[in-house]
Amino acid sequence: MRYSRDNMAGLLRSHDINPTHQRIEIAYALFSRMEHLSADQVMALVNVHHSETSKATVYNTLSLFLQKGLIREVIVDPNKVFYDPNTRPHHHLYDVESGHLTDVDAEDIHISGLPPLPEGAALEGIDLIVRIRKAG
Amino acid sequence: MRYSRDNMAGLLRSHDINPTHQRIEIAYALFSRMEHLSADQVMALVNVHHSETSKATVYNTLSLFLQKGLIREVIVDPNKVFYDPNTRPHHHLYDVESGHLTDVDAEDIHISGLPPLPEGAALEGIDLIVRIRKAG
DNA sequence: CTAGAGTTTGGACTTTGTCTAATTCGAGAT
DNA sequence: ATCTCGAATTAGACAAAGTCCAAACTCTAG
Repeated sequence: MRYSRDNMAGLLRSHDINPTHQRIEIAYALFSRMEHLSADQVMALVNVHHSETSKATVYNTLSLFLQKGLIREVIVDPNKVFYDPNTRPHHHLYDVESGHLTDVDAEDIHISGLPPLPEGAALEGIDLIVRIRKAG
Repeated sequence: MRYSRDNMAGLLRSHDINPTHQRIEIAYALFSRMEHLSADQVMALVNVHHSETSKATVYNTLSLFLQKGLIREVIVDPNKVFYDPNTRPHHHLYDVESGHLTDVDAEDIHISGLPPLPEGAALEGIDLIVRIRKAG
């Protein structure tokens, strides 16, 4: 499935999101690249030509997408959150030196021996992060 | 093994850290509690009586401890880093609502099917975070 | 006691993200 | 085509976490 700006309105609607210009641009920035982007990076991409979308809107929109399950949040770097347009179950490979983040499909990975959850707790998700650096 | 302020100097020295007053206090805050603390929390604990240790020193010292392998960094919350005096292999259970962080021993957990590391990469560590919330 | 390396400090600064009140937008009614 | 009104967007002030730096302090060896 390829993503164009034209797809975006439908994608947003299918997630119960009113497709405005700004939201389409932000969705397009993420889905056309299929990369992990920080809020800053999204901001920059959306405003390449002239300033078109405000910081507040970028943050609002990313939170909205997150809440509606359109994207995921990846917390690996102490000073910025990445947003991930891939919502299929997967894990992450993080290069601590370059900051580069790669998906690892969850299909072949199996995790056993997890303890039972505490009484009254619901599982929100399992994040597996493999941190690497250049060998030396 | 119980930790007292008196232990701390030896512990620091054994990690090649010059034991100053501030460093002993900070180490003691972490090791006497054996809890995950943010820089802010360490700051508050160390300065309960009157202000004794500056923000810069707390950050410097935590970075130094980290670099010397005395403590670990836990990145689960988008807006603060936790420092973990437990350096044995273990994973984390994170309550996204309360912010409470619990250790899960790595012994019984087995992860299989990890892909081979990219050419020239060295494994830095594997972080497994089980995110939970109150059921409902 | 003195020198010098190593440590600590306050405070200015940066970055990421939040908040709010005012404005603008746009879909549907007319 | 225009009007209306709730939803969306905006600028900019604010907050929190963390970094940086030059000056001051401390400790130990001589």
